[in-house]
Formats: sequence, C-alpha cells, structure tokens
Amino acid sequence: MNASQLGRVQLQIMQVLWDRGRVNAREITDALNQHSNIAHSTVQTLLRQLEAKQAVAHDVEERTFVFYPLIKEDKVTRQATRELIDDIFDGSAAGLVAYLLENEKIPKSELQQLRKLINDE
Amino acid sequence: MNASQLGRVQLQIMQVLWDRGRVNAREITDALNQHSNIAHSTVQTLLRQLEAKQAVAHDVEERTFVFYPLIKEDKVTRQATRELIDDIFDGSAAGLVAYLLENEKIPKSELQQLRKLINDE
DNA sequence: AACCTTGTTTTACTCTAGTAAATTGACATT
DNA sequence: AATGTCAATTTACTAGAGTAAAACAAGGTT
Repeated sequence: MNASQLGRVQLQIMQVLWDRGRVNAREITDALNQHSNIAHSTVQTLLRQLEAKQAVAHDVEERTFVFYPLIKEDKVTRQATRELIDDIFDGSAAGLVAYLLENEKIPKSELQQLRKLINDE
Repeated sequence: MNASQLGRVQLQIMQVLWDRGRVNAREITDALNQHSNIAHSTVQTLLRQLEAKQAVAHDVEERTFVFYPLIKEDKVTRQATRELIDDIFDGSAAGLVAYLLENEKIPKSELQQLRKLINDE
C-alpha cells in the first residue's frame, strides 16, 4: 500500500503526467510512442495499476478520463536515489558522488557549477 | 540472456559472494540472516536463478556446492547507476550529483574529499 | 540396519509488471 | 435505426522475483 514503487513504463507514464499536469490516456500513449512502441490498451492497464496504488487519479470530462498525478516527482526521485545509495553504495551518498565524479565523464561546464555547489556547502 | 538485472535479495547474495569469494549456500543464508530473515530454501532457489542467468557458478567440494561470482561488482554498480541516471535524471550524471549535494546531507569530512576530487577533474 | 543430519532438488504458490486482444458501452452520423 | 468510432473494461497470458515446504540422496552414527 505504500505506493510509489514504480515499474519502468509506469514511471514513464508518471513523467508525462508530471510534465503536462492533466492528460487523457490517448495523449499518454502518443507521448510514449514517440520513443517506444506500446499499445494503447497496455497504457490503460498501467493507468489502472497506478490508480490502484494511488499514484494517479482521474476526472471524467466529455466522457473521457483525464488523469493527473497524485504523487510528487520529488518523492519518487528521492526514493529511487535512496534505494541506489542503500542497496549499492552501502548507505553512503558521498560514496555515490565520488563514484560519479570518478566514473562518469561530466562536461566541464557542469563541473564548474558543481564546484560552486560543493563550495557553498 | 544479458544477465545482471538483479532483484533485491539476489543482489544481497551477490554481495556476500563478492565479499568472500567462495562460499556455500549455508554461509550465505547465515550472512543474510544477520540482517534479514530468509529461509535457506529461498536462498537455494535464488542461487539457481543466479546460476541460470550466469551471475554465479559452483564447484562441488565434499558433496557441498561452493559458489562463486561470475559477474563483477563493478558492472552491477555501473548498470544500476546508469539506470537511475537515465530513468530519473534524464541522462545527466551531473544532475544526479547536484541533486545529491543539495538534498543528501553529506558529512563535512567527506565533503572535504569530494572537493579534492572535483578539483582534480 | 535404522536413524539422524545435512545439502540439493522438486514442487508450488503469490505478486507485480508488462503485454495486448476482445468485449462492451455510448455517442454521432448517415 | 443501423453503423461507425472511440474510450473504457474485461479477460488472459508471460516472466521474474520472492517465498518456502516437502521430498530425496547420501554419508555418519549408534
């Protein structure tokens, strides 16, 4: 019941919702199909699942369901990140940062900004 | 067949293997039960699954299976991190670093070291 | 020889995510 | 009124992860 452990496609649906606020199922399918290939009925099924776990809700407008998100993007971001830190980096956020700095090539321009961030801490 | 998308408990088993190199099923169960509560037969089942996806293998010694890891911890770390970056941070490793610096309280002592790291880049 | 112990294998079940076709329901148009 | 269209619901199936009891095999012990 805790909601918000999302599957891959479920997350993609949520992202459309966070992006646009209120959308009907058809629009979601179209949005996803710009990059994937997913049947409309599949999207409907996943919307039900999301509604069951209270991640989304809908109103009826012109006899079409208009969906909107109930959970905040921030919460999902936080949870997913926490999970990685706990499962893989032994609970150490600093460990993850170190890993990223050492292993992911981060563009110079962005490094600049990160430097600022870290010095403000 | 690509192997190495691991479940939560599967990952814990791998961590015991990475830690100790070669262990039998019983030792794994005991290790996990220091923090969880998981039946030995469950561990056996998961070891089979891991073997099926070629994440581990075993030798027989004194009619007991001794398991060892086939995939590298590093690879799993990389994949799990990549997944978070791609799914949640829109492909931006720098975005994740920024998020961590802003939202996870990182101890001062560690900040010191991160500062060093980032300035070396 | 019967029994105990220990490790492996078999069997079985639940849940969740993803997949999607088929059915139903309701308006809209001719 | 019949037909077409479109959205929602029902139904159905697969796969993977996790759960674990029960059965089996084989050696060790009394």
